[in-house]
Amino acid sequence: MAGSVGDKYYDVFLKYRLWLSTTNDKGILGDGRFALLNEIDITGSLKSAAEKTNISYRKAWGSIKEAEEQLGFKLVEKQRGGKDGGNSRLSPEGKQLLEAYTELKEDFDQSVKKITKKFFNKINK
Amino acid sequence: MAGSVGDKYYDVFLKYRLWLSTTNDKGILGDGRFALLNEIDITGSLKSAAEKTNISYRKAWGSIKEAEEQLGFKLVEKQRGGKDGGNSRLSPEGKQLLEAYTELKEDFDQSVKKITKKFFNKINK
DNA sequence: TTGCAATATGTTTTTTCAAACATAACGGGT
DNA sequence: ACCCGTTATGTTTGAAAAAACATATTGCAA
Repeated sequence: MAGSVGDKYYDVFLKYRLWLSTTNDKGILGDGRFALLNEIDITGSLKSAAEKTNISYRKAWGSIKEAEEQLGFKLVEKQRGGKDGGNSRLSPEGKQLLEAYTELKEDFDQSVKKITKKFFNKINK
Repeated sequence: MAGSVGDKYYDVFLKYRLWLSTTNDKGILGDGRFALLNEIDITGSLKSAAEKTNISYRKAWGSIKEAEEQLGFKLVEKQRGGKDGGNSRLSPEGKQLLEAYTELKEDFDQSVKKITKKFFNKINK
């Protein structure tokens, strides 16, 4: 989206980030973990989810672990060994959190869209 | 703010950041530069503004410069030398951008407040 | 009982980004 | 001509985050 200030013209976008955080400012769920949980839900595998979201398995695993430690409950139920080597799926709480966050994001996007419109109308004289 | 997912209880906050960015993803104006510009407007000095916002002069100066390079116009008109050593004040465009962003922030905060309320109502069943 | 694929973790290296440090230039006032 | 406070900028150091690397463990199935 483009805008102008006075007679000066430029290309700018309104961007935002949103995330859930603990009292002590440790991130719980933002875009990164959201994508990860989402893919786990779809693929049933932490490894696949990591690949899909373009992060290393090591990072994905650590990321989930961190969040769980902060929350005090499991987001993902994982099993290792077995015919497929193992698998991962969202815990009920993980699933609910994912869903709640999904809606939250939608609400946010909608609001931002409105505000953006208003903002650029204003800025463009 | 507290919430629960299923029967699991935890303390979480909804956090967010908002900023203006160019097409190539270079930040133009977020909370940091906003505070800086604001203080420049008040104090008439980049040095004072840096102190007030708790960043080094070096950083403040570089931050303004970066934004200006991206935008292609000056946000701050600066003079050096003279009886007071020099001074800085917002350009007309800088002033207008500051004002527009102020309103933007207000709108955004308002929306977030509503969304937050809804979110935590939902999460707490 | 061996192989396989995925989960589980510790360790090391690289990258990135911020903070600190150092120094120059400017121009009015004394 | 020099002093002072502020703007202007290059350089170096340090710390934190991310990526890369290395290995172990598990349990089904052949």
